Amino acid sequence: MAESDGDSLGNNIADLNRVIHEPARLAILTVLASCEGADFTFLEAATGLTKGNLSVQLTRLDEAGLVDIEKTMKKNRTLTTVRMTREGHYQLGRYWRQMEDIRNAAVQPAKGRWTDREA
Amino acid sequence: MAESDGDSLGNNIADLNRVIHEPARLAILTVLASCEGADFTFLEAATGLTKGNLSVQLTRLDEAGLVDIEKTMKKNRTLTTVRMTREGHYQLGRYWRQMEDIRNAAVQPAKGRWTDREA
DNA sequence: CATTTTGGTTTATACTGTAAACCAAGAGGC
DNA sequence: GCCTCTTGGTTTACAGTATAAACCAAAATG
Repeated sequence: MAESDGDSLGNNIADLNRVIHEPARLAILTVLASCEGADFTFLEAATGLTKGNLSVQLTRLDEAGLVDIEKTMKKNRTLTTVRMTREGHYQLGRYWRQMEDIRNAAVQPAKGRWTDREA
Repeated sequence: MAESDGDSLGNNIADLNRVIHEPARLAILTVLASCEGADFTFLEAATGLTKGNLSVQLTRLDEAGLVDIEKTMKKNRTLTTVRMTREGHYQLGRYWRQMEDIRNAAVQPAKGRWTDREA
């Protein structure tokens, strides 16, 4: 069942985590969700994002606490390794559950013309 | 099965219909998907959007060919009735299928640390 | 006839996604 | 040594966009 309170659809959709919802970031999280950790170059190839875009989105995900970014020095060269936080995993799960709810809301064949006015 | 070609994730995500993906519009389409037609006032209540926002998004959906907007005169007052087009239904279905693909891409337990560099 | 409500549309603002430009540091080539 | 190319990124400028506030016309209401 949905919830007992008011307009379920409006609430569900307003609650969607926009940080996750954005396709570029969703791509990053999607690859991150299935591996322990990935480095910048791998993410670049896996998501198809440009370096610039990837860089910005990673900082955004970091600020949101969804990923951890670790910068080590490999031969005087920065190696950026990213992995999802526990919170990240949780929020991603929540996101998909919300999306499923929204999708299901559309399937109910209430049919007929909905209006507030009298016919 | 996914597809035979290149980076499935990147492609899938780049192809996402942004007009549909935007939560405000997704809300509208979601209520529209389950009823024959809805008028402005009903949509306003069902989605929780402000009149202004709703108005703009409806025109956007109309321009994208996803909905049809019909303005009739009811006692010298405009009555805006919206219904999904066939294309709208098709695109919404496609959207959800793509989202499911993305979601599934995250579940595969490839595990381990992904990198392009040697250990 | 003044005011409020209804059913909207226009438009200003603030945000934000994206790529292009940039930068530093190795790695060859000669 | 010194030039050029590649690698691994970050900064920042720009265009696009979501959103609500302001507005408007018409009908209802007192």
